[in-house]
Amino acid sequence: MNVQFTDKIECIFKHTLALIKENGFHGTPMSMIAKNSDVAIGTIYHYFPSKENLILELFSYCRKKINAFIFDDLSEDLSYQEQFAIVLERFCKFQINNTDIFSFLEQFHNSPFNDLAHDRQKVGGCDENNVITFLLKGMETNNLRKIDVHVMASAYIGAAVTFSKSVIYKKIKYDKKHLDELIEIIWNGVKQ
Amino acid sequence: MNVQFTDKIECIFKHTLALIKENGFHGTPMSMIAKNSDVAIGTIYHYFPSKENLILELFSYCRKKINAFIFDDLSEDLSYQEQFAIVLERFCKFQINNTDIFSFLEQFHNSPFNDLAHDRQKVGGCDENNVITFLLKGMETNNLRKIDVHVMASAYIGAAVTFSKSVIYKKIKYDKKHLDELIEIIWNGVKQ
DNA sequence: ATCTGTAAATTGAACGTTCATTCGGTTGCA
DNA sequence: TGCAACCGAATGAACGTTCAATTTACAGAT
Repeated sequence: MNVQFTDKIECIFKHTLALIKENGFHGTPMSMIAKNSDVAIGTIYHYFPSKENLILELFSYCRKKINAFIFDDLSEDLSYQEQFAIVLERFCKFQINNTDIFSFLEQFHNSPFNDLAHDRQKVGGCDENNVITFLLKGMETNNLRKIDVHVMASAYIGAAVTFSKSVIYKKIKYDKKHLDELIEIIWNGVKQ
Repeated sequence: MNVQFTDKIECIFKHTLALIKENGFHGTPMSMIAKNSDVAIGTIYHYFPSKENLILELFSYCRKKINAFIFDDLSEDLSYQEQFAIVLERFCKFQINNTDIFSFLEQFHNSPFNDLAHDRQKVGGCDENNVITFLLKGMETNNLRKIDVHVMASAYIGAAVTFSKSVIYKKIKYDKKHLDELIEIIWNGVKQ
């Protein structure tokens, strides 16, 4: 269950995400995951020793996805301010286009499961280290004010998470104008 | 189960919050709530028709608490900027000093229960209307920039929620310096 | 003060359902 | 021939909910 996920396992992951978004952890029995994924219960237990383990592996899977989406191919040629905007935009875009993953991660963070995933720190579902490193780089290059980096990360990621939720719950329309407004608020707050 | 909560019901609420913070919704059986609250299971069912109803009433109870804490006695004599800072500070202070309520509200918002509480809108656990009204007042009095109020609310509340979590998870020490940094980031971002 | 009737509060054993997990058997492939 | 993938009925524990029985609270009558 490590490096490569087979199609079957990805299928189980996909359906588990959809079910958990709809019914929550406790409202999603293994039998239902099996039925929706078109496999037998025994097959799931062939790959995962328990439901808890399935959830933990799924968490790891989601985390890799979001981190890759946000930080892969982040062009170093762009100005820091442009990168700052792109990271925020990608964060929101990912959450809004992958509501089942977003919902799962939010549920996970606020559940006792979270204590079991002590391998890495995290903010708003994505690796804390990546964000912190990115913000520290901005401070070193005199693009960002030199304040506590965790405080800055709270404002940066917290705003993006809540913005995404507002879009998902239809309180905000997801368009360039609103996104630019959000980015401007945060950028004005943290720029050097 | 409407206006006034008896001591017994508050006792049940308190222990339910503590258990849910520790074990989550599904990890908290009614039998455990009864035992910790020193009442029989039947007594709980005398006051609440079901576990779901207990959760919903508890949610309403928590919401009243946090809203009263944040918006009661908010002096109109102070400048808008000072009120802006106080609301943010009270929000964080409440969450940090009531981690069981905070944890419960976060779990609630990201669970299927949330769909059942359609009575009012909410952001980060507190009534959305109060926050929106407060921010709109700031725009009318030319203290805040005139941008989409929901986008601004995302930045305002989202930053506070994530900041509080960072404090609770010991990534940030809760002191005046860090709080002032957070307030300054947001204020710089939204001030006129 | 004492008694009495009644409704509300409280109790917890028992019930029925749901669900995670097991395991003995089958299939497919190297 | 052997091993991994796959199957799903059976198991047993956990849990939400019920309800008949008991206690408490108290208003009105004596």
